[in-house]
Amino acid sequence: MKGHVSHSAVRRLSLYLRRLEHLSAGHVETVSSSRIAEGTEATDAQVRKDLAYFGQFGRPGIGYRVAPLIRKLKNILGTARPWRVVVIGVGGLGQALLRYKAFGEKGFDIVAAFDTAPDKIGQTIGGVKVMDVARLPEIVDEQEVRLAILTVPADAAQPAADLLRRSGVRGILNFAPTNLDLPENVALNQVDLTAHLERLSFDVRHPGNNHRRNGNGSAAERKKLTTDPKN
Amino acid sequence: MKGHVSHSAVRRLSLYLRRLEHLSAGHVETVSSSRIAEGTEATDAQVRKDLAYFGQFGRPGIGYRVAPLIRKLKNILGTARPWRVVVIGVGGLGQALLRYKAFGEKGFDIVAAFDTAPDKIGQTIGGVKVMDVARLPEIVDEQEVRLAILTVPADAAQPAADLLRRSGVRGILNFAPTNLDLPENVALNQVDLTAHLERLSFDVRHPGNNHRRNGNGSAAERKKLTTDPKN
DNA sequence: TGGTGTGAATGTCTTCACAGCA
DNA sequence: TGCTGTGAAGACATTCACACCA
Repeated sequence: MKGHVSHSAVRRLSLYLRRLEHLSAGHVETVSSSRIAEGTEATDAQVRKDLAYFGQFGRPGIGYRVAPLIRKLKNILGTARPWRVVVIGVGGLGQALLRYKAFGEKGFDIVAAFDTAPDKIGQTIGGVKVMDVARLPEIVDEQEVRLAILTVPADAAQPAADLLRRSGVRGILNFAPTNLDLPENVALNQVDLTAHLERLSFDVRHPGNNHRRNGNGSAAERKKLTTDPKN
Repeated sequence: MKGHVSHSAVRRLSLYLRRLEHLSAGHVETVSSSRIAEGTEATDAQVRKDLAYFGQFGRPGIGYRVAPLIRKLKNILGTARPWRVVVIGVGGLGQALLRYKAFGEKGFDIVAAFDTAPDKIGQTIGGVKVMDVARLPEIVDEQEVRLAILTVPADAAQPAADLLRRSGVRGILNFAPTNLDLPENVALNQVDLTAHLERLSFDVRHPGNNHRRNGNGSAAERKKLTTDPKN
């Protein structure tokens, strides 16, 4: 790994991993870059570039061995060993995420949830205990929690983030529609659901602006995408 | 509007809008580009470029008038008039989104939800009726629904998407971790929660790779961000 | 022949810097 | 003086095309 990985390159790695796991389930042993690219927004060249950036995983004339590449991608993404994760804010969204099975399978174990509402504290949702937020530092410390999912209302987000940082959490996935102010040593990833809907709205209203690479297997798809007559 | 709007530029417009609404609530009448940029990942120049792309909204020496700019941004994003939206799949995530208040405030009215499970059909969640998915075409047609939120399991996503398209839906926000195959005239926006966690994991493991622009108001923040010694 | 890894070319986005208006 | 709008420069990302390996 040399210089610097682009933001979107990392997202593509996740997609490659998902694709490879799918292929692996179909007992495929070896794949080419173009086979990985299928069902992904990427091109074959891009797959090769992204992978080659982290090492030489492929063999010319053969392709990539699926199982080792899956392991390598997990190492790169940091999910080869499971993370312990907490959820702060057990409203609708928080509860949904507590029940969301896919996290565990992908290497993210939710070990506890926190809220301030007395009627929520003490409940068990999706197999996870809801505790008073006062106990957060203790739990984070004891269980070596390093990631947090923040699903509190917007005005509670910054204080919650501060508490998480002080407790030793190293990364926060924030669903509150607020910009958090955090030191550089705490990673932050923002998920703004209304912004996603707004983008969808925009795309529906501006059809010429579509960038979608096609998702199915058909090889030769080279339609013109840059459109929009001026004015 | 001339050529083409970048993917991330649209996301920034959402952030500007959020920021402007925040300022508007504080009875601010006029703002400069750098004031909009505060609490955003953007620079002042980028704010100006993004806005100027859609027209001349600002006045030199003065700045932008908040209220008209909010209206203009809503027009651009397409949320000046509310959209009617349906939710397909009333599992944990679907239920959470049905209860999520912010959608309505942002111009997205959820008018119905659909599922196949008999025990869910007939319920009312967050004020929204859950119906049999068989009634989807009828409801979409009657209520002129144009957007859909897809929160079904991965293997049910493609059939559901096909049904939505046939029913006349023009945009789909997909939470299932699958690539959907849709014609170009249906907009698609993918939200992959595990991919977001994977990126967070990556960022925690590769601290030098951080791109975050800072979120607070302090003006002079020009730290070195491009790091990583080679090899 | 089939496929990787990679420099070079191209394309896209962001930042700079400044003319010009209030 | 304060601030926008914008060409030009620069940084960054993607695609091309081909040497080379199995």
